[in-house]
Amino acid sequence: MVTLRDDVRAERRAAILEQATAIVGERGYNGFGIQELAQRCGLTKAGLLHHFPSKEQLLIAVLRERDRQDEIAVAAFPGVVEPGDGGDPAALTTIRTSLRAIVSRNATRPQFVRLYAMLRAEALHPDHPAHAWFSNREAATLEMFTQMVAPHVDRPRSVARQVKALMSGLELQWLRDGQRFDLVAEWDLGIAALLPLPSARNTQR
Amino acid sequence: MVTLRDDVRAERRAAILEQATAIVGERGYNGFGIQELAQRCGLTKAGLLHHFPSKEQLLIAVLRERDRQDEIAVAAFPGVVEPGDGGDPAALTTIRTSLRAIVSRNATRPQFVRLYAMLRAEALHPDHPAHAWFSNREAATLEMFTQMVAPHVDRPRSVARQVKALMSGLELQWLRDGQRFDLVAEWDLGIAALLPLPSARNTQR
Amino acid sequence: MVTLRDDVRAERRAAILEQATAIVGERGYNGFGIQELAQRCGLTKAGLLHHFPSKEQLLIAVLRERDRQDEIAVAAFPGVVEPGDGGDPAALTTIRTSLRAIVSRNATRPQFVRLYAMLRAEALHPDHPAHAWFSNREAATLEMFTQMVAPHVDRPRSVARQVKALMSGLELQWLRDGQRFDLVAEWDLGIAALLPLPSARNTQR
Amino acid sequence: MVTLRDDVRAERRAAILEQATAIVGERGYNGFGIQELAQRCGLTKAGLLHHFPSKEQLLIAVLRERDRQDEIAVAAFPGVVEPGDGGDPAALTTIRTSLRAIVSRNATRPQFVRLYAMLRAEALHPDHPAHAWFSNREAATLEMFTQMVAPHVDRPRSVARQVKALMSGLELQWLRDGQRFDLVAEWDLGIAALLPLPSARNTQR
DNA sequence: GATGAATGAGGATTCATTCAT
DNA sequence: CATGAATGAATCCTCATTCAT
Repeated sequence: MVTLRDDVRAERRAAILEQATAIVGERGYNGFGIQELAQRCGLTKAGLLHHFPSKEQLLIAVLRERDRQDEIAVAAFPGVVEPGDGGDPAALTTIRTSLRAIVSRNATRPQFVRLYAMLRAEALHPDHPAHAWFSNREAATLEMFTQMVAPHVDRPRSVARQVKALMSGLELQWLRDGQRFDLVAEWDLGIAALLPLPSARNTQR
Repeated sequence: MVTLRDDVRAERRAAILEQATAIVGERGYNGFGIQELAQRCGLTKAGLLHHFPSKEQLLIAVLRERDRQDEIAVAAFPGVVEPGDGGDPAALTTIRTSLRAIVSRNATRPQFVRLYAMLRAEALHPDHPAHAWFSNREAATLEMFTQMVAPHVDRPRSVARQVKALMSGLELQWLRDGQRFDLVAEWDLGIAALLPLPSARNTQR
Repeated sequence: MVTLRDDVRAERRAAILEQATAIVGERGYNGFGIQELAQRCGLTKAGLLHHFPSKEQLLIAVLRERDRQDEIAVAAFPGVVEPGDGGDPAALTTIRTSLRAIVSRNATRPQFVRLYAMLRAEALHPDHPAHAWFSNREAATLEMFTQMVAPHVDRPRSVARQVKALMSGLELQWLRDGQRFDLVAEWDLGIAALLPLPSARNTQR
Repeated sequence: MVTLRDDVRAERRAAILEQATAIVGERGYNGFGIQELAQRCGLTKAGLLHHFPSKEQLLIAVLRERDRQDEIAVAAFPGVVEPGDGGDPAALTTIRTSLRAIVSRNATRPQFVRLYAMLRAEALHPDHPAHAWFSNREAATLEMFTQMVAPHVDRPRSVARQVKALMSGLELQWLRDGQRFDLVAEWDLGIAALLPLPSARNTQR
């Protein structure tokens, strides 16, 4: 049973997480202060900490919320991102569709892209509270990409690395450019080079 | 005239900058503290600030030092990185050699790669003291790459973006993996896809 | 009329007071937090404050409960602790029996002994919420002991002080030793020296 | 070499420790705040923490200073407090002189007596930062007293306990009474009962 | 009878920086 | 060249308490 009170609570928590996402995306976990967040949410510091008992747990909640939303998105895009799971290996075009879906979705959520870009760097350090989360996540992504491209290329892990590098690298440039270029269009060009369709191999230039 | 005292002074400054590079690379500018730096250098905070009058100017000095060392490196690799500056356009193999030189050099300097990776994300924010520096630098790199590849591809700016993305993306993965894969080897594979040699175009895969 | 609801309420209050006794005994009034108490009682802070409206009143309630239980105990030990109230002065053996009863009872209630030991020190300060209570109580005890021993010794107030000192001092050592020595046995030895029976005066050694 | 600077530093530190002794004696370690201490010393919080880097280390410094001063005092009272160390066992009168010296000294230092009284109770808890210090100290005192009285009584450890109890218990009452009774006089009476001189055994009362 | 939300005050500690020496 | 002293502002977090539900 979900009462009205629960809704209010959930909304407030969601608002906090949204602002936290923005701030961490802008200043990083270290540069982010609970004071500023509270102000942006129209709360006092203590009021904020009533909902999330510490800065660190707040970050974790932000990441969990990201996980949750990603799962929803994946579920809404059925069969597409999952690698060949027993059935026929996905065709290259299907794979490209899946990757394109990820990039397209990211292109509409710059604040999340910024969060990832920031934490991907910050969380390299083992002491960072998001270190484990990012290690796992990056490894899982690499593994997923690897299995996706495995039927189609010689060195799938390397190609997966290239795909990941292209994606994160383009996103970073897109953020720096103030999102002034078409991220998806650039992605399409890049992925065409990294994962050429068989029929296209002779005509690329 | 450079006196002996100046040498000592320069050495101490160099030592400070080196440690600062390491710390900023690990924790970012925001997570980096003057106290910790002083400790690592065997100095007090005040002693440190005697050499660099503020945290911000210290970061700027770090970046300037990077510029200086990069110039030295480029100068020691004559004619290679510079794009076709009036003479014949560089051949694709020459371009690949230049890019490979950059990556190879980076592979021997993980602390600098880390510094860049961190600041590239952190300095996205306009308030960051390295924002302007990184904006300029990234723009310059993009421009350089664009001109390098211009004679050989259709959409040189896009290809330049891909090249940049691949480079920074692979470096990031390399750092996260604890430098356990061969960065240069992976680069070679990736760049072969993004900038295929004419003779290789039909035989890729 | 006492309703069932009242019983439940009383039980809950009793449980709270018990836990409060334990915490104050461990950390003192200053070190004791309403949060921790609430947790130990399976309540929220607000829930707790519903029963006792403030931290200070809670302490007072703890002390009042102590008073109440002490009265019950004294009442159950009829005529013993009370000093000569008009009738014949109590014999020394009777006095010793009374004091021994106090110590024996304490020996079974280390948490109360701990509470007293802590507050006896903390409440020395005039600002402490238990200051008045302890001042009264210690004065009353001293007076009671004084009257008890008056018929038997030269300087009854001094002997009363010695008796009190011995009692609280042994209790403190007993707590520090993790209650590993026999408090009552040690008491018996000490009181025999401070309040020797006439027949024993020549044989002590 | 002791420079003038060192003297200033030492004086400031001593002043801080003195005030800290007073505050901890009044409010206990838990009730004592670094803010209040700083104010009493005419410093800001940060200024204070420049000399003692944390509240806990400050307490430890207070205790160490106590140790140091006690050692000085003992050294200035040669041969008196030490138990019979190889030579003839100390006569009872000598022992009484030693104990009396301790009490006399304490009678002139109520702030230290208060500190001990407070911490003796507070530090019962294993988590208290002075727990170990007090455990050691109390055990050492008990041991010392035990050896002192051993040649003269049947159950030296028990008598030592009584002596300790009398001392701390009288001090506590003395503090509560606002030091309005003569601590040493009361001590003399009490110790005469606990450690009667042979010639006095028959004449006590 | 009990809760969750929220707060203002204060907790200790870290921060970058200044200044006299 | 380097230090120790000191500071004001900020850090995250805990405190006891209030209030609407």
